[in-house]
Amino acid sequence: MAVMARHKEFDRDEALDRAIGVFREHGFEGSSSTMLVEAMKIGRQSLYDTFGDKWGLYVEAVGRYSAGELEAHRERLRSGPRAIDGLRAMLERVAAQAHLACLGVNSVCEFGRRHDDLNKAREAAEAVLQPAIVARVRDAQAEGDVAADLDPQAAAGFLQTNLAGLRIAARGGASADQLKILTAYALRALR
Amino acid sequence: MAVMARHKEFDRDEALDRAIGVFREHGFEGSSSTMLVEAMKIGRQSLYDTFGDKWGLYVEAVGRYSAGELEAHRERLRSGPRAIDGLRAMLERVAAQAHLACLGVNSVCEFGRRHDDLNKAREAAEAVLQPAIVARVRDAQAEGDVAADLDPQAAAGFLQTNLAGLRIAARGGASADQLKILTAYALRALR
DNA sequence: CCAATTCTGGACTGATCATTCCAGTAGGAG
DNA sequence: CTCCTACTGGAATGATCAGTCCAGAATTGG
Repeated sequence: MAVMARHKEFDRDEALDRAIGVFREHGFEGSSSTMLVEAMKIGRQSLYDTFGDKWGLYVEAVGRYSAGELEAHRERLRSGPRAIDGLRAMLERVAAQAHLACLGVNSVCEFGRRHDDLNKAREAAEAVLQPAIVARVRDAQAEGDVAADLDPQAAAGFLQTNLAGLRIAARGGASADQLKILTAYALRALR
Repeated sequence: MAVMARHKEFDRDEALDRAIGVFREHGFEGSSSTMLVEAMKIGRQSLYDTFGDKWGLYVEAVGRYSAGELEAHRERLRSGPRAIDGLRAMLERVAAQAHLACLGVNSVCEFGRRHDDLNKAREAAEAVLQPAIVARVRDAQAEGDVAADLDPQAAAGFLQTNLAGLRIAARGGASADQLKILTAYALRALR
């Protein structure tokens, strides 16, 4: 049996959350190891022991961030009473939070599709989110709130594009009121 | 009279265009002075003499890029025969070009609204584009192609948000077909 | 106690970065 | 021809960066 000795003192996920806070605001290239170490409140060596290197930390941060957003989206999608309310709730949550930069959008902007490991970190969440939205769109079609002739896949893609657009608009300085209006327009396309 | 001596040999705007090519793909932090000098095909000293420093070059690049996009948008907006065709042409041009990263969107992502000089470089174009779109939306309303009860300002903002969304979607890997569908959905919201 | 393990923080390394300096070339104006 | 200016390219400079090393402190199990 391995001798256990001292256990980990800092919470890995907590440290990761703090790293997310740095990366989402400054991007990968704009975040220095010193900024990260200070924000994460761990020693420099602990960072490298735990996450390998800065890129590994970034990929993990994007993965964790995406998973968190996925969960938040799914929770909102479940709201009712009607399916369209769930779709609206998803959009409106993003509008309400969009004063903080989105690490997903930022990582797409900064790296496009250049890095397979980064693509994977994003796509893991994407692969779950897209069908969840599609299902909700179908429900809304059955309830008569979304036009029956729309392709649910395409409609879901459109909504996701508008999530990204919302976030860029917010980072560019759009007001909360403007964001609210943008969500209404996005839903309007589905009538 | 000032003695003229040797005139400038490289074309400032041409060099700027080449710098735009680097910045749009790699962002500000991801572009090194050496990458820039090589792409711009000028000496290192010429870069600093002409643009001051890397940040100055970046701000000028964003300004020039924005002005170029503005002109391209305005040209498409003029297409006909109906105003809605102009709006569609604007969206479809962006969809067609979106395989190249957008320096405007990238600069918003990377810096938000942190730098006044950068904000100004973007807003100069924005201040012209928004009214141009609004005017075209009004025309389309008069022609019955856009719902009369929509606020033209809000509708124009929605279209611009969808331009940004389109670009993020493309950088994230969306196909030309998907982008085409997204433009149709954006216009659908205005019916 | 001891041995094993995980921290911390500071010092270090080598690379890369933006920026400046400089020596030299080239071309237009007088 | 002779200044003056515009360029080039390479060699500095000093800062910052990612990543490593190390010595010591802390905390567990045996």
